[in-house]
Amino acid sequence: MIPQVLVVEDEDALSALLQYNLDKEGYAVTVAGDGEEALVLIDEQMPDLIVLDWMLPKVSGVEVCRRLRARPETRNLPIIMLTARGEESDRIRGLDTGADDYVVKPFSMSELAARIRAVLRRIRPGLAEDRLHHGDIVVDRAAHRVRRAEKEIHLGPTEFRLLDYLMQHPGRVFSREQLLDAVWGSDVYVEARTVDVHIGRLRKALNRDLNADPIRTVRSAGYSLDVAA
Amino acid sequence: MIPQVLVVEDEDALSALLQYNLDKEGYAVTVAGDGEEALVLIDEQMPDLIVLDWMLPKVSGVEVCRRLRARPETRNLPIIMLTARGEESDRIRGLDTGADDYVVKPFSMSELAARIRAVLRRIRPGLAEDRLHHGDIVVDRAAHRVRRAEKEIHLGPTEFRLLDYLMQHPGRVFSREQLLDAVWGSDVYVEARTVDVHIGRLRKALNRDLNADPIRTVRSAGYSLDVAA
DNA sequence: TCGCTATGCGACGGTTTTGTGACAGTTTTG
DNA sequence: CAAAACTGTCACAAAACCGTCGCATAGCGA
Repeated sequence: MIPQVLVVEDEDALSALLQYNLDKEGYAVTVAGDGEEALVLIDEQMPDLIVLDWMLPKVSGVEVCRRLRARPETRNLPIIMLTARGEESDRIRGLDTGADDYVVKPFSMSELAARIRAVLRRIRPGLAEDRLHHGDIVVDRAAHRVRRAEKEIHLGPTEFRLLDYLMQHPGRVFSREQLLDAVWGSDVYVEARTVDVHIGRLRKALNRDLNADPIRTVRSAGYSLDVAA
Repeated sequence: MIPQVLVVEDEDALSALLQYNLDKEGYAVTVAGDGEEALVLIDEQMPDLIVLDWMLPKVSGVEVCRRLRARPETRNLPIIMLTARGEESDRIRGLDTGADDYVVKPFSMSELAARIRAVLRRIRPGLAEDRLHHGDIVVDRAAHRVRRAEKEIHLGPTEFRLLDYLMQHPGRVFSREQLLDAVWGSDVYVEARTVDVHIGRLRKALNRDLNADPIRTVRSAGYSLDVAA
């Protein structure tokens, strides 16, 4: 699933630039020129993330932000605020009104893209696809199946969720605590070392007749799915 | 590297709360009870950010702030001021004296955390980034990987943290004591010469098949990452 | 150049972290 | 209801890493 991004910006040159670049980044981009239009489009399209200029005609960015936060169905909608340099103190109010992040103009596209990825990851992990690929591993969430190198692999429920989570952020290292939170749930209490055991079981299953281990141990930090795998 | 935060607050209950929560947010927290102590600790530890109460015994928050701004090596040190409601006009003076942001008591932890993240990002983009570049060295914090000249380099936990820290302030010279505080933690006691050994190990790893040493020894002062490298 | 101090570094014993088989209790399946 | 599958914890062994020492060497002022 391609993430829908709504760009709200009144400067035509900038919004065109944003549209072009975010499109290239793989997002489905819609543009609104003022706050009023934005609110309508949000209702119509329910985007996955909003890039919102601080200064806007008709309804200001803060006001849009506030209204969205006031409605339950948009309360968690990720918002990235664009502010001009010199609106420093306003920026604070921006965070208060509930923006998830902000970017100060002028900014580079890669910076904005990074922020967008970060926010999307944070707010909606695994928003995308119901099939995860990485290296020779395929996780089919819908069918609850895992294959490696064309061979079907059977995993227990916990190992499945564990792999699924690691596959959402390939290369990234997670501490045992993070994995417990994400895979077991932040409420249950289990020993941190239990993660080791399940990582071990996952490895055994994945490597049954291969000799390349896709899981990397990072001493005193945690585990990650090896990018190079 | 984990950002070092110095909390200066004379109310024990509050400082304990701050210490606990900021620690959980992933910061290395030190606490000072008054302005005098704060100034000493700042010299010793060179924190990445200071959370400074407005009202303090001995040397007031504003005074601390002013003094820090007067010294070149602390001029850009991010400061977040804590002010009580009713000190509204003081608050203005707080910004005048050079605080980067302020938070009005009572405040929520998440609010403070957001401010801290925001200020750190603004002042020291390097701290929040998950990738540090310098010369031909790349430290990827999320993946916990280090590369030099496109070649993967394996580092033990301590060497990793050490390099990470040096990469945050390229060119700057750190004494062994400063490195111990920043990399090992201000609580553990280890021999100063231990730093030498780890610097040595770091060098060996980084220079495995290069002949340019990116680490500079400054006789009777400490070590630094060579700016030119 | 001499003498002194600071640094480089190999070696080593001790500690911490991780891998893993075993096991007993629980849940799911048939 | 019994068998099968799965779970979390433990204990022990292997592996990785750590901090310190001691000696060789380099730097520097006189």
